[in-house]
Amino acid sequence: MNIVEEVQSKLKDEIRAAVIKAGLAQEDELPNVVLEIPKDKTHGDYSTNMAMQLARVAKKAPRMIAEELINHFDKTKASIDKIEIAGPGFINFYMDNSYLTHLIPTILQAGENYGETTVGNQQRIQVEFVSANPTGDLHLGHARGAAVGDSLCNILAKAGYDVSREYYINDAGNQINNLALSVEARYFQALGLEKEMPEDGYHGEDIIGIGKKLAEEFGDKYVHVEETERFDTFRQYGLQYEMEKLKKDLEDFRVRFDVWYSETSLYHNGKIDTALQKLRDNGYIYEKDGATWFKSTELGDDKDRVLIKQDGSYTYLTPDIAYHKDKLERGFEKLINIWGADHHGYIPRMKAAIQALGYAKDALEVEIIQLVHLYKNGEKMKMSKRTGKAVTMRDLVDEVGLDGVRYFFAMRSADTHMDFDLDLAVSQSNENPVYYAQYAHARICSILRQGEEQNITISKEVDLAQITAEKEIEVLKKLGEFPLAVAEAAEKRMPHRITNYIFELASTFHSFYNAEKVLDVENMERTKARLALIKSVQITLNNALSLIGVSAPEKM
RNA sequence: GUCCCAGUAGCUCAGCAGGAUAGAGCAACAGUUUCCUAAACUGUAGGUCGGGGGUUCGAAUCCCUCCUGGGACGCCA
Repeated sequence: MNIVEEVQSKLKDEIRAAVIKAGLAQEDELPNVVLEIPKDKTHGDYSTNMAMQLARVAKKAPRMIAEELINHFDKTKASIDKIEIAGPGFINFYMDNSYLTHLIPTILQAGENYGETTVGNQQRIQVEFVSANPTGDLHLGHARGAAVGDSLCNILAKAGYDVSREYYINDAGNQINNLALSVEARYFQALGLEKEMPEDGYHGEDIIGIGKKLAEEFGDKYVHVEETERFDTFRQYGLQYEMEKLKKDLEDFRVRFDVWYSETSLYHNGKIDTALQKLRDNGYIYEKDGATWFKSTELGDDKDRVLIKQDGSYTYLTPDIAYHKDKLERGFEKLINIWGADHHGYIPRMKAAIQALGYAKDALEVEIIQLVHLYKNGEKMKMSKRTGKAVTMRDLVDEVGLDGVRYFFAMRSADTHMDFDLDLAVSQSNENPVYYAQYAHARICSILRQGEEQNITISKEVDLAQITAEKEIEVLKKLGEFPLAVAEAAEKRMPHRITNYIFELASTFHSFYNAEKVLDVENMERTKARLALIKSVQITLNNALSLIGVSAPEKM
C-alpha cells in the first residue's frame, strides 16, 4: 500500500474507533467514512463530515457530536498534529507531515513503477477500441477513440487490472465489397480505362493509390481475367493494404493492440451458428416476414432486431453477437467497448444480446466517443469519408504534433462534444497545456544535469529532514496523490483525471522552482535533499505522461 | 416521437457516489530575471453554476419539469 493510502486508512480506522468508543453509534449503524482534502489549506490536510452524518443516528447537534468524537480520538495512532472542529461540524485534521518525506525513497526505488496500485485486483478486462472499417484513412473520431482507449488501457494496467487491447476488423459485409469495387474502378482509371465508381464507393486518396499500385505491379492483367477472380483478388489486396496502413498509423500514434480479431473468422469457424443456436435455445429467436428476429425488447431494447435478413444474409449485429460471446468465453470478466457516437443506439441491443446469452448486463460497458469538431480560421471543417476530403488522423498529427493531439484528446471526458481549434493548438502553442507539463520535466532534467556536472550525487542516505519549506511540502503531497489519481481514473474510466493531475503536479513544481533554489553549494545537505525531491517529481511526471502517450522531453 | 451528451467567469473547460467562501488556463490589468530554462512565477479583477419547482441541516452536484445547442435512432456497417 502506498504511504498516503496507509495514512488515510489509519485515519479512517481511528475515526471509526472513536465513534464506537464515544458511544455515538453501533458498529452496524456506522456510515461510510468520508475523508476529503479541503480546498482551503487553513482547513487542514484532511476533513471528515462524520459528525454531520451521525446527526440523525445520535440525535444530537453535529458540533456536539464532533466534540465527543475528538475526545475519544487516539491521535498517536494516525500521525496527527492537531484536530479542529469547524463550520457546521466538520472535523479537520492537521497532519504531522514528516511521514511525507518517506515518499522520496519510495519513489526513487519504484522508478517507472511508481503509481501502481492493486485496486484492479488483476481482474481480466478487455478493451475494444478504434475498430475502424478498413476502407479508408483514420479520421478525427478514430484519433480521439485511439487516444482515449489507449490511455484508459495504460491506466487500468497501472491500477492493477489485467488488460487486453483488441481491434475488431470489420472485414466481412458490404463495405468490403464496396472497397473491392472502388479499388477496381481506380485500377481501371489508372490504366486510362473508363470505369465508374460504385454508388457507395470510397473516394479517398488511398484507394486511388491502391489502383495505381496495382496498375504498376500487374499492368492490365486483371482487365482480362474473370470478374469474380478480379473481385476476390482486389478485395484481398485492398483489405491487406488498408490494414497495414491502419496498423502503421496507430503505431505512429503510440497505440498498440494485443489482438486483431477478424470478423470473417467468425463466419468460418462456426461461431455465428453456435451463437444463434444459443439464443434459440434460450428462447430469444423467432421467425417473421421471412427473416429471423432477436427478441431484444424482452431485455430492454426498444424494438426487436433482425439477425438473418430475408435474403439469408446476416445483419451486422449477428456476427457481432458471436464476437461478444467469444470475448466472454475467453474469460474476460469485464468488456469495455469504445464506440463512436453513431453507435450509441446500438448499446441496448448489444447489452440485450449479452443477457440473452446468459451473461450479466454489466459485463459490457460502453464508452461513447462524442464528435470532434475541427475549427480552422474560425470555420468548422467537415470530415466526411465520402467526399474524400476528410481530415485524417495523420493530417491532425502533422498539424498539431503527436504530443499535443494525445494530450488534448486525453484531457477531455470522452463522452462530451469537443471543439478542436487548430489555430489555437498550432499558432499559440504556449497555450497548449502539454508544454506546461513537458517544460516542468525539461527544467528538472536541466537541474539534474547541472547537479551531475558538479558531481553532486543523489543517494538514499539524504537527510530528508531538510525538506521543510512550504512549497516543498506541497510538492510532496502532490506526489503522494499520484497512485490515488491513477486508481480513481481507472475505476471511473476517466483518463482526463490524469491530465488534471499532470497539470497540478507541474504547477506545484513550477511554483516551488520559483520560490526555492535547488542547487546551492553553501548548503550541500539541502541541495541533495532537493535533488532527490525533484528527481521524484521527474519520475512521477514521466510516469503520468506515459499513461496518456505523451513524451517527456529532457530539453525544450 | 424516443434516447444520449452538453449549458458553470469574456473564451475553453475542471468540479458532479451532496459539504465550508464554486476552481484553473487563456484573454484583461499590475508586478517578478546580477540567481538552476520567463514555454515560468506572484497578485488584481471577473460568475444568479440555462430557468423554475422539489428532496434536507446543506444542492453546481440528487429528483421532476421546461428552455437552448449538438448527436443518435436501417432487414447499412
